[in-house]
Amino acid sequence: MIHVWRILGRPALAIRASPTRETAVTSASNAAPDCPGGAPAATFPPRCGPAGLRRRARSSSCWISRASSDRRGVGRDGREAEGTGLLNRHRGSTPIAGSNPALSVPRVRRIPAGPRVISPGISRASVVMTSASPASRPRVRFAPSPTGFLHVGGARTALFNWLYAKKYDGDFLLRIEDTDRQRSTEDSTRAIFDGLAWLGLTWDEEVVYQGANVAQHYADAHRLLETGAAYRDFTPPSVIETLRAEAEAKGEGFRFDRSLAAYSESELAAKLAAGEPYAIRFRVPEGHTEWIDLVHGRIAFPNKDIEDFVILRSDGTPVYNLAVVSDDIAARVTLVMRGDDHISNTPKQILLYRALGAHVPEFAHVPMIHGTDGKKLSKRHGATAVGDYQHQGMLPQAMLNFLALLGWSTGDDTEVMTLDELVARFDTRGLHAKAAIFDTKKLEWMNGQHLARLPIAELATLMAPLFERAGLATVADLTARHEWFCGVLELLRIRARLTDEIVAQAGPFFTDAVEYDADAVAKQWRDAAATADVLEATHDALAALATWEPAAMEEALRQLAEQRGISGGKVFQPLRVALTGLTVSPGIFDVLLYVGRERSLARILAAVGYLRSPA
RNA sequence: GGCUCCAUCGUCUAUCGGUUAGGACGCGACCCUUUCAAGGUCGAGAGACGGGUUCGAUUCCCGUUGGAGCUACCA
Repeated sequence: MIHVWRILGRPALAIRASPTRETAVTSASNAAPDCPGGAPAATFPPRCGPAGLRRRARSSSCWISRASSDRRGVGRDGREAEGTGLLNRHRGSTPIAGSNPALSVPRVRRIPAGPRVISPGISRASVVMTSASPASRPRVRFAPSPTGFLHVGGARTALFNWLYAKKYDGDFLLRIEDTDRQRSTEDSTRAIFDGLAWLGLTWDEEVVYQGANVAQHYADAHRLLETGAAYRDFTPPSVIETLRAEAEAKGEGFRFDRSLAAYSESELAAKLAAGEPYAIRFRVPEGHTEWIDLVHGRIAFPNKDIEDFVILRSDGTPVYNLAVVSDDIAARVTLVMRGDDHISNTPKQILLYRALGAHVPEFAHVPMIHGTDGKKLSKRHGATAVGDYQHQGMLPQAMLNFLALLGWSTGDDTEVMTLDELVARFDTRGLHAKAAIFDTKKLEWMNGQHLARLPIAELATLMAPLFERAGLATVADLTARHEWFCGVLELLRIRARLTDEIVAQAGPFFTDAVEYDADAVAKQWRDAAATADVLEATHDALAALATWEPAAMEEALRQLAEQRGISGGKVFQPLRVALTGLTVSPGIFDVLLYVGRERSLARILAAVGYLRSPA
């Protein structure tokens, strides 16, 4: 068994926080020579990511775009009430309203009216009653494997879990499933932390690294071996591969045949004595396995379709399904909310919970996010990492809002919501079963909405570093001119969907030398001499103003246009080019105001000079 | 292939069996207007198909079709 620990020797990212379990290592010979999770490597924040990135302190300002009628729950419940006896039992176990809301809320979404007959011949139907959770405080977790960046689908799963925890005053845990040594990287782990931190999805308790719990997984596997729930399989993987290939060649599905591992007492003793390596397989019982999914209602699998799966490899390392169950038991998770690509793992895991004598948590399988072609979202579809959107100028709250609405809805027409609103409105009954397509257009619209509604001071805090990075100003400078900066932001944010666009459009307010866009000149300054005259007159009119105020400016310039018998546009547009070099900008009087009197007048004069200079 | 999940405008969605099937994004038109946005008004745009159950199905049931996921000593 020495090789069991070899893999644990790698530099541990480990910050082990999961409560130690009382389960003893099966036998002395199995005991670990040293503690696998021992070496702390404080490379990563032990909890919650960079403190500076924490948010969530804001008061709950609610942005509701339409009247928010009360949720549709009542009616839905009525329909659900017509379910099966199974459902009624489920409902019957729901605590009376007024007790812990976390227990009274999760409820079955949709239940087929008649019981689905799964295996008519088998009577031993074991049903998982999901809502009988004894947990006084819900505990949910997000358990990504660090094999890439934080994917938007993962971020949404994390969000739903986080929302659930916040809503019902529970705990949101983070577990890094790093037992795949080949693919797990520290960079990926960091990317997950960074992504969650950016989104503000802070977690409770310390991060658990699955790799640090291997000893427990190992012990659990052996415990199952002792109780007879699992058995040793000495079949070499290569043999299985061959068998599988043969079956597939014949167009059949391969299923491990238990008789392959039926050894006589003496055979077993001999193999053990010879030190032959073996995997541990779970002995899937007869019957069928089902649960009431918070999203899908009842889901059932005939056990005959589940093969005796490996829970511990022949090198002593745990396989996913065991590791997850073992860890979720240790973390006392009450609700497992994850992507619906895990639906087919669930029966195996339920079987494991039972065999381990543990309480089975509730399950909620949220739909996947697809690309525009209807396939699982991947690199082919462009940006799929939350970091990509962060760098495109997306606001975290917009990202969160958008993600929340992919696969969940409030039940009314509410769309734009703050994080606090999201928490207040979140309900597992609003979760959908259908996969959603990631629509970046709507994401951008959503970002524009948040950009427009964010308290201006918050936006200023957020934007200042971006201006500094663009070389437009320093944060200190912007802080010193806070009022002015906020005014500029007010002008720009309404015409931007991305923070990057704000920066891109801010040039005229920060630079001293305006560059004239060729198209703008060609279009608005066609007649150089006449334009120069108008601009000169404009300059004089503005310079004569007693106060530098938009109303006065407008009055003066409209008067000028009237005197000259031209439209206002014929004055404003050339002026816009003189001030910004561009054909589009915020309202011209706002530009004048925020560029400032001196700079504005100077720019107009410069334009006159430019137009009159012999090109 | 097997198992499982899913199915309302192009997209995200509302609908307690009775609605002119509502809203949002996107698209088009118009209004506002000094440009661009934002905003406002209007418009085009959906119940996959076939059977049941019912006085009445988008809604409940079954099937078909289509799509997706899983099918490892990956996670």
